[in-house]
Amino acid sequence: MTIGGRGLHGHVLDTLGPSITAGEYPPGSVLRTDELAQRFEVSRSVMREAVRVLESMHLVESRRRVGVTVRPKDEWNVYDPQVIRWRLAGADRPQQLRSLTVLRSAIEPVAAGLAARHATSEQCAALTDCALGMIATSRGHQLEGYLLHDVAFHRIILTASGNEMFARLGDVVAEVLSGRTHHDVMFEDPDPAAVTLHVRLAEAVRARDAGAAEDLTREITVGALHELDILAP
Amino acid sequence: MTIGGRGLHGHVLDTLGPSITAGEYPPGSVLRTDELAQRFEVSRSVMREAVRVLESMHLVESRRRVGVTVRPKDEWNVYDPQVIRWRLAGADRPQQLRSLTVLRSAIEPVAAGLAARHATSEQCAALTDCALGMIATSRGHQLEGYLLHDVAFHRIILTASGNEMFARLGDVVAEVLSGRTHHDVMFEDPDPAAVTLHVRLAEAVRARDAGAAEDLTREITVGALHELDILAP
DNA sequence: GTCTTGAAAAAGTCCTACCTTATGGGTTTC
DNA sequence: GAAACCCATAAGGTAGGACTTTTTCAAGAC
Repeated sequence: MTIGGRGLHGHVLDTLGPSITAGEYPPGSVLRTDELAQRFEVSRSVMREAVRVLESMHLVESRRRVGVTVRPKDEWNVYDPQVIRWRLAGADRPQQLRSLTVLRSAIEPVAAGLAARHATSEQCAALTDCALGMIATSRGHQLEGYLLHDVAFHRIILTASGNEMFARLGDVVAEVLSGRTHHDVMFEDPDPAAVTLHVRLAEAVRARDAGAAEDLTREITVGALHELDILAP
Repeated sequence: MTIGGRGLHGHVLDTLGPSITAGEYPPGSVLRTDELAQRFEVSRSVMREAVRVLESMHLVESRRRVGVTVRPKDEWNVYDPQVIRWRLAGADRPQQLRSLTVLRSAIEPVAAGLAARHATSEQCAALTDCALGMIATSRGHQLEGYLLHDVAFHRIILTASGNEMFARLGDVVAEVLSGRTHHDVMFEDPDPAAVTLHVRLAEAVRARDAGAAEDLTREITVGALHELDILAP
């Protein structure tokens, strides 16, 4: 996932970031840069760079005479891909997965509706390819291949929406889907109903039927909500 | 908005960040830390901190022997509040406003539906207060007061949804609404229809009518889309 | 007893100086 | 023409000292 090794300060972040997002340091905890520098065996300058990054993520606040204090969770930049990855990798994973899935259920239907209006013919073709790939890999424990096409499918929808902010959620969706296959239980072949929905969605987009695209995507995301027992009665 | 003065590196960011998000340096442009340090009259250490932050926002990439290269726009962390503010303050403002408004139109209806299920009685009361405040300030050029209640109203909806990621969009919505009042043209009193929708939405949430809350919010956001001539036929 | 004042301590902030390391690109070699 | 080799370059990292802000707390004033 993360390259991780973009400099020494990156290494520090890879350890310190997850610790904070995992709630290892309760809000208000105070860290001192020199102490951290010693602990991670880096110079103060490197430590300061790491703190600056954490600060820009609103995970911590650095104040004179006080130190580096950990901020309460509701002030974090929860849309930062790095923060999302850290949370998905740690104890906070279940909640992060739930909130992301709810986010998907809000975004993706609208994105699909827009995609039906704005998708290029190349994007329509690619979408169909992915759907066909999903069919081909939906049986016989080809989970990896299925995941690949599933991720690509949703990425195309988000990109084709023409909204830059939707497009940037592609990585997040990829992370969620891949987590479902790898991290969580998914022994059996994917639900045939889900495959069908994707195929019909590809058709709807190609047919420029925004309403159908939106509804079909809503069905897909409702399925995802149910997988996590998030009730939507 | 931004405090801006959290250290020298913050000052550098306040200048350099907007320059980049405004597209002043085309993607692939190369900057050198030493040169930047001279230009901003700061030490290399401070400059490196600033670069680290820009790097964590995926605005630039720093590589040895090459320099600090500006990344293409579609790799930026467009959900970073800082980046959003920079873009709203610069030449990119129109597009940023459009994509944010589309984002709102996806998120807020779902958030309102959830709020109708999860809002506490305090939140319901606060919502009603805001709606009443909006009525009271909807006539006689009390735009500032109206804005205050409007922002508070949407913040409560997003928070009451119970989804941390929705909640964190409160600042963004505030920025958009305040921009509409201040930056853009808004001479006249707000649309009475909008006020009515907010009042009915507060009632729907209080009545735990998720469907109505979602529909009403959809009407509100459709209005916002129309203000920006974003067609949704 | 409460309030003001001011000194001291703590921790971040910034700077300077110097050294290390990776790497892109040019040059040589086969 | 491809592969090996060099080297100038710009970032990466270290060390430490001087400065600033903010908190704390104690002494003195009212």
